Amino acid sequence: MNKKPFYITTPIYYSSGSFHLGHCYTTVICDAIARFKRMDGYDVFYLTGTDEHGQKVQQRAEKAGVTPKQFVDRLYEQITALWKKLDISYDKFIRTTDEYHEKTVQKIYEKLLASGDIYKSEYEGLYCTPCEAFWTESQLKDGKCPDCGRPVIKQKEESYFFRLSKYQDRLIKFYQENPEFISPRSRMNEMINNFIKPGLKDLCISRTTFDWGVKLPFDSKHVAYVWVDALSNYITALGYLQDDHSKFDKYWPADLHMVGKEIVRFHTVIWPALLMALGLPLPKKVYGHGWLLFGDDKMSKSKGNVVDPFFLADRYGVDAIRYFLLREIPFGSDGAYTNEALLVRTNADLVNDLGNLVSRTTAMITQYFEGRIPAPNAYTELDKELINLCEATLDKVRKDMDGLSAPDALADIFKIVQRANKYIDETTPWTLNKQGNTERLATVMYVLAECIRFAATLLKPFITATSNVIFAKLGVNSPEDFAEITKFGVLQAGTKVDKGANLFNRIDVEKELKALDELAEKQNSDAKTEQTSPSDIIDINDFAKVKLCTAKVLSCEKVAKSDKLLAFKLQVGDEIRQVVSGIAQYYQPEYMVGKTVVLVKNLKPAKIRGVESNGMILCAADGRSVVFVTPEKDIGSGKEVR
RNA sequence: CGCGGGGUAGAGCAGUCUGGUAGCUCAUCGGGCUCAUAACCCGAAGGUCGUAUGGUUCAAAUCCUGCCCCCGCAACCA
Repeated sequence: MNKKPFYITTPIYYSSGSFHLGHCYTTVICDAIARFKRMDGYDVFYLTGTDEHGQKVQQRAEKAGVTPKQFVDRLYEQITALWKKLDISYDKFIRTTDEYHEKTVQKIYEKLLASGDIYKSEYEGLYCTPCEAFWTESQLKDGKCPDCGRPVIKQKEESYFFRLSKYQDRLIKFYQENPEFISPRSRMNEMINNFIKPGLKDLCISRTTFDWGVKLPFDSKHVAYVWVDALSNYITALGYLQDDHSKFDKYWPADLHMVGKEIVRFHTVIWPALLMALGLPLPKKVYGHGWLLFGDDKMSKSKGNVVDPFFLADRYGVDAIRYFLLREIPFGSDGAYTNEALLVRTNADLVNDLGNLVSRTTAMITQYFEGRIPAPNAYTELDKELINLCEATLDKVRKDMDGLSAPDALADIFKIVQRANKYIDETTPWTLNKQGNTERLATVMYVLAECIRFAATLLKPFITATSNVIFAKLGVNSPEDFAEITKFGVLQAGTKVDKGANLFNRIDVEKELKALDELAEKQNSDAKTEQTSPSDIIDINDFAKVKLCTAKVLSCEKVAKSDKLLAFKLQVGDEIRQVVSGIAQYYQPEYMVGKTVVLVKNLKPAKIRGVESNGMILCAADGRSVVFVTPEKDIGSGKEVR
């Protein structure tokens, strides 16, 4: 009844640019861990979010000609759409611009000021005036600003400091008493040798050079240092120092902060020190995973869209991506992403081993037993070998996941799949059929169906969608926990299986790689021609044919049985119109309600998925995300746009 | 001597802590099977384990030492 809590977090991702496969890597791993723990009987809280303050955001927003808030809102839409696409099961998404977070950060500053952990002093550093940025000695390039190459000057700035140095000894003691705190182990040496041993200096935790941040409650010229702001998310999200702190009471301290190796330092030095200052217990583990590297520069900006997660998920399926990220990268160290590795891995494991096993088994049950799972007869030694393997696998996988190694866990699960494929060769069901040995044939089919059930259950935290499809094929409900895979023999005889379509389709790797190359080239040349050759110019009369107007979203809901469609009821002046738009992957229906959009008014009505659509909502798209167009100020509905 | 990680079959990795027949996946070659998605199953070839023909040991990929190469980090930058 009383489930053990398990609190897991991803870093909150910095909203200064678009999100890539590396972000997906971290998030998918956490998702697999969270899902596994849920199925394994834990009360899981999985937190992710975005870090939306800071100078870089402010600069990027200016460049884009929008307010910082608009800028991060856009990225928020993008990242939540991405997580939806990748089947991420987070329990909460925190944005550092959320009001409750900002208020709590201010309370944290006040608390630290009151306890004497924050003091006012002067920060002296090398300052680049045009860039408005401080640099350290080692960051300089040839003694000049690494950004613009201009000379820097020594400058003093009034700042607030956190007494980090005070916590040095306590940190070392904590590391020694909790050797598991920094994982993998090698990162602990790195931290101690690089940062603790040379001595911790107090940390400057306020900025005056920009204002897109949390204002300090006791000095509004200053905004909070992004890292204090960002790290606090792990407790503000739970309700720390807020009216409802039940989640904080329940889930804190965190069981696992998953972070990239580049920010281990902040999570293992600054964060624990801050928590000590606040008098809070420290997280149990910070895991610094390696990076997903992009093979050669083929993969970089010039062919950016080829490694774009939206693109990959659309082209190969969500589970192929999830599986690859979880299976291929040795956890803890860096791994390389290449299209070829993804395709080869998908073919070898998902298509050939898993997909084919399900396909051949359901085909045989369909052919030999009219699609109904037969009742098994006496098990032979060979059968028992498979039964034992199935029943032993959960323990193995649990051990793998305790060590946070998804690759090992998946390898162990696939042993069932591989063993089952071999079992078919060993038992040759087609011969049993010819011989009319229905009794043995029934047992073999039953054992195979059970093996698939075990594998699909164990795979559910990793490739949820596929797992659910397998259960549908087997004619049973997808399980919510692991209770039913402790014992072999749960499937009921007579259950109707459905062979249906293949789980995964085989990819011709060579052809596909070629196609990707061509696509990338085309994209490149398209991008060029778009800018240079205005080939299809229209005159004002052509444009006048299109009647555009503003419209207010009264209601919005998903069109049944469709992935992409949203049905809108729009207020257009005095008129109410129904419009269908294919943006469900980018917007939640609730989000759209109350928004003002731009409508193509005189578009010929059409029926889409049986739903009538009278018009079209204007959106901007860049291939990876879609955003709707909206008036700069509220102007009411039904107003002409031209 | 700044710190850390890595260098094992054509590719990607495990094995190193706790020395004792060098293993996995993919690719290659040969065979089997026909239920299945040119798939599946079996077998084979392929490695001086970066280097010093260095030390310890009956025995070193594994422990110690020197050197070479690659990558990351080096505090107000996510």
